[in-house]
Amino acid sequence: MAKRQRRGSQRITMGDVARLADVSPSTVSLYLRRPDEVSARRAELIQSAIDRLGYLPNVMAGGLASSTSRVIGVIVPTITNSFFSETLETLERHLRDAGYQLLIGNTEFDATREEELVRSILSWNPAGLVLTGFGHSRQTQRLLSQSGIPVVEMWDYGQTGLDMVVGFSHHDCGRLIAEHLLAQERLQTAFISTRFQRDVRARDRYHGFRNTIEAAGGTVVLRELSGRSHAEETGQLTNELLRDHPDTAAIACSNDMVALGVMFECQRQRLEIPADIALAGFGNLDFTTSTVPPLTTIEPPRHEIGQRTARLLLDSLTRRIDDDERRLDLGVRLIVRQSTQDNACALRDDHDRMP
Amino acid sequence: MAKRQRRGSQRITMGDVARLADVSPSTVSLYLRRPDEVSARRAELIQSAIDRLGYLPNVMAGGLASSTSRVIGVIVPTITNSFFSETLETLERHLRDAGYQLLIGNTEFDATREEELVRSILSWNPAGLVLTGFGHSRQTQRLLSQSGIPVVEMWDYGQTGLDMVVGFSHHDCGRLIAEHLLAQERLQTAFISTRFQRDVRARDRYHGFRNTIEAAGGTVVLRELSGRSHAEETGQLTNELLRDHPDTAAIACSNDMVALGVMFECQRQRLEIPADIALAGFGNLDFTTSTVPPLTTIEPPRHEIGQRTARLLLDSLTRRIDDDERRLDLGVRLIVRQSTQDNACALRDDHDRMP
DNA sequence: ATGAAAGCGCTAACAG
DNA sequence: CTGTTAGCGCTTTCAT
Repeated sequence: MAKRQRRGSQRITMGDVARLADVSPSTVSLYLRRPDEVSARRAELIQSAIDRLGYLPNVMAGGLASSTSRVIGVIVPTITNSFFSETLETLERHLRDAGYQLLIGNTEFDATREEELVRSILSWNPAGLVLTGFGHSRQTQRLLSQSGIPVVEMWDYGQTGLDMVVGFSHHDCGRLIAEHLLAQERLQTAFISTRFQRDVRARDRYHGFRNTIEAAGGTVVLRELSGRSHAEETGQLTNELLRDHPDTAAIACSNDMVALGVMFECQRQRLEIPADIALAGFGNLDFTTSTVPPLTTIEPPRHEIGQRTARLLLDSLTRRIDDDERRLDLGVRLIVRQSTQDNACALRDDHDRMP
Repeated sequence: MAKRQRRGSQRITMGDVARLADVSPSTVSLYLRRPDEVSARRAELIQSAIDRLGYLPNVMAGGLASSTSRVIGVIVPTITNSFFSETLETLERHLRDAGYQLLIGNTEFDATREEELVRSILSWNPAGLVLTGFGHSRQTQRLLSQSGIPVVEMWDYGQTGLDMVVGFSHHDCGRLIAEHLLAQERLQTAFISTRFQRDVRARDRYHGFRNTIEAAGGTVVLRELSGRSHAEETGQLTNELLRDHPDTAAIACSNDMVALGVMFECQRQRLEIPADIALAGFGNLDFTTSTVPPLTTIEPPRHEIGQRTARLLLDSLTRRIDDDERRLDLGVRLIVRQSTQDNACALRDDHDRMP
């Protein structure tokens, strides 16, 4: 019987701890999982052995033996976007507190890539999975339903989900902005969007916006940025837009970064906001309070999404979730600032919570 | 012998695949790891069995058996910061291509939290670990050296690392900005910083800046933002600064977001940039090209850090790394735009690569 | 409260 | 190239 080749620094195992504490390995295991079912004397012995040896449990072995890993997969389009990264951070904090480790994947807005990610995450035997939005491949849906683990789709609301849904309606976001602009009789509008082809949610906001404006007899000119929010392109597009449609009374943007670019371009062109043109964004990013003028925008519940997703997932691991708990519309706030309304100072904290 | 309780959807194992393909489990295992060492006929049989059953390998079992997981831990202060999240994305792409899964943790700039993370990541038996910067607890250092796995400290350069280092000198960043301002005889300066207490790297940039300015006989007023880049506070601090030090000829900021806030405050106060005051940031965020005026800043090699870290880590998994490869200074570029120099248009692409 | 024993699903010698 | 055989380090009955 050839001895298996050992690698450099021999790892300390539970058996080593057991030997030093003079108990059986299973007692150590019990101590680690349910400390109060072990006598105080042995508990102390075991703990000091652990400390002396610097023992770290082997998650792989534990996961294999129990066939339940304390892992939760999370798939977002990109972590490079503060919306998702803030949700991730909150989600992580809540799940970590419950002893779960996050496995994060980014799809780059690609359903095929998402499918790969789902596969590779399922290989980890996760306790649950969090996806962004509803756009999954057939195969992904099958994988997920076969796996039998709880799944939350977050950051959107409206369609029938696979299992559980925590988000808000992007269509409503567009509608809210539109209604606000219409209230000021701004009928000739434009919508400038990033990643229009790939980002369904940006597209939904646009549709909500357009439908509302057009229903009131207004017009909407769409302009799409080719890549990610590339600042220079934003300026150029704005420039062309204003040249081709000089009567534009308001510009809505798919997010605040785009709006920032538009704002600077207006400044270059000596256009007064909101006197000459109104401007609105999406996201309520930190800087929007301090632009000149402050930017009207929509606050998505990024942290609440993380928190509620964590809670729902954890709940579903311990009890049955009723059908009416499975879908959560967190709503959004319209934050009116001076970029759309000259006397908006007093209204800075005004908001509109969705039903 | 009581049968173990089986959970709901019985998982498909390698044994199931083997049975269906009428081969032994180890042949399946071999096929999965080194397909060309299996005969074409069986390979086909196995693959079709895998497809029919929808088999997904169990990473935990594989990792336990081989005692080498294809996991790499990455610890950053926060994923909510585009610097780190962009590095993460690049790092992830490169490591994923090599078959590794990232385990991401965020310290919230807290060394104690970092230690916890290192522990919990080591429990996964990772193939390697990536940390941000040099500020680790003694205990963290011990854990790491005991573990014997390759470690890269990224996003900083200068101190002696634990194992490998990929980054750049933040002190140099401050120096570069300072030298640029001094060249225009701006001697009365200020530095506005976020998270000054927690973020060593922001502090290093400040020190590099101050040392250089003072060595040339100038002055530096420091202002610290209490929390994260909170836009309103930035405006207020700037306001106070300009009131208390009306002779300030230049403001350097710990990052571009802070500079943006300062820029808007200057605009409110009708101060001309750069005529009345020069302004510089750090990060070369997308929007800096399109502000009015465009912002002078420093481009940190965020993607290169990810790419080189990945490569170094992968290399160190397959071969011995020489001492002179263990430390990589990627340098930074100073990007001069009009916020510090009126005729900067032509110089837009000028840069200064560090030695 | 504790320990013995039997796996979890896979990999890695080794023999054929 | 393929199959046999031992584990990897832990959890989980079950008996004591």
